[in-house]
Amino acid sequence: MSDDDAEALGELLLRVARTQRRRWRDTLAPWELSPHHARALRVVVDRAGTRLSDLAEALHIAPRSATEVADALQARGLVERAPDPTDRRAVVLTPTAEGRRAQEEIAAARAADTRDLFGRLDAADRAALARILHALTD
Amino acid sequence: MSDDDAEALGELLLRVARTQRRRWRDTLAPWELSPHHARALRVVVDRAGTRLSDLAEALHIAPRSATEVADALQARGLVERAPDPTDRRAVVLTPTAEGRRAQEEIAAARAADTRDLFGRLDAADRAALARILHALTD
DNA sequence: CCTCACTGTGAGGTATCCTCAGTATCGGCG
DNA sequence: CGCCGATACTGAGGATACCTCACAGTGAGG
Repeated sequence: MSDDDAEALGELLLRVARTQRRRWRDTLAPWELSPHHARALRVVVDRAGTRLSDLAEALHIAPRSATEVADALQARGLVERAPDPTDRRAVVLTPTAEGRRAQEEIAAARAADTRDLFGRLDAADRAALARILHALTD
Repeated sequence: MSDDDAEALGELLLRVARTQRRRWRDTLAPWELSPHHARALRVVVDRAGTRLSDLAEALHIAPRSATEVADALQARGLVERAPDPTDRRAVVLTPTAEGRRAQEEIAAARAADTRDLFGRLDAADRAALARILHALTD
């Protein structure tokens, strides 16, 4: 294998990933959410009663930053803060009805978009892609 | 194709791309350059005499932001500013000897890393991956 | 030579992250 | 029980990396 081959593959992979992220941002546009906030909303909806510290861990950010993410989602009326009944130091996040609805719509939109993108490939190529990418994960 | 299949493929692709970017950052660590600054250095070395406006275009950032990138590279002694002899409004960037050396070393390190990553695949898989990814580019 | 376009940069704003310090609370141990 | 180190969140303030807007200097066509 030449270095050029590897370089081309690397650039191609990053390019497709960039395309995918751009499409994801475009998909999110109607809700005016950043990918990060959308991910946070998903975490909160998936396991209601998430602590701020759990959110920080799930998003791989510092606890202090989870406070800000929660502030943003709360300001948009998507989640609510409530004291944790089992630990008065802690704050738990629960999705509002609107937050839950937004999360459902977003998930559906994303599934449709992803399906649209990968639908260009036939079943054999999809299987090959999955196998090859799997070999590249650390 | 089920939505689940597409979703899994999408996540897998993003995951491998994330791995690649992490490796790239790690590769750059000895030079204490961010990926963005490394890319800027590469632009300046590749075509010496780059204007700030050219740099902005190459990096897809606003002209004002190119000023800051140039400031950073200049502060590290990797590039120099000089007035454009053909247009007194413009400023051209030229790499210093150190900048040129850094760029060469970085390119070699990156090539080695990319080769290492994709070397896990045999020639047939590399060809298949290239073909499939190409089909996914917009 | 006058005007309009273009180049780079200062001023100042936004979005996300961070660390550090402080307050309230928890939980174990003497 | 009462103390004390750990834990949960947040205010204060800083770094980074973008941005827009305004402006001074310069270029170039009518």
